[in-house]
Amino acid sequence: MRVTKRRSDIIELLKKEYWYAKAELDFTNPYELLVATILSAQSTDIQVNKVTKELFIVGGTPEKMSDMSVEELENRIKSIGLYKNKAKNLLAMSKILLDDYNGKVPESIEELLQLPGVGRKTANVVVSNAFNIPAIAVDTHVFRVSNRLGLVDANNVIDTEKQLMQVINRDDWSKLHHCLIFHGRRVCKARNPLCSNCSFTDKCKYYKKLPKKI
DNA sequence: AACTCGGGGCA
DNA sequence: TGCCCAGAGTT
Repeated sequence: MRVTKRRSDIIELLKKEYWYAKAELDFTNPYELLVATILSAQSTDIQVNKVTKELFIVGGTPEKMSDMSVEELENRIKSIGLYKNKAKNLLAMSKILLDDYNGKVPESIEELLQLPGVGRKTANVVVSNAFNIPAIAVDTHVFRVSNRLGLVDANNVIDTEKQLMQVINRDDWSKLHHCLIFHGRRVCKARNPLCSNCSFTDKCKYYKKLPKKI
């Protein structure tokens, strides 16, 4: 796909506006990154960071994780919510890593997707950050913002992924991912977006479609 | 496609 | 108090 000037303008402005953008979860060890990403689902990042770092004191490897009872793990991650599903999945996943992958994290999206609790977003986060495999993690913010702005025109996550990979230079994938998330959280919110505070309205497809306020 | 999991942060 | 949240699994 040819990158239009309008799109490249938006990309440059995103990078400028959110020059400080980076992941809140800064785990580089593949297993820790995998666990942290699973824990972060639908939860507040600051709390997840705290809980995850404490968890890794006792569970930073699949072996150590498997030493914990489901009750202990639940209690350790309780404060981030959705804890029963996450605890169950983390223990099941760690067992699979030990049984089938020699305690290592598999390095392909397809294998990661087979693990319990690992979906498209988590798999892409892990391979792109830990294994340098080209992938863009499309979460709710990335999906919503990139479609609203008109960086892509997609009605599902996979198409959004593919189109973003065409539109954005690979060197910028990680950076832009975080820019889109920051913009989505602070300005381009799912409900009641703060368009009056937004720097992109003159280029935004979504804004152009909004009914004019009197 | 809709529903469920969920405690904590914040207005 | 009510609303919201860097997803994934189940029905």
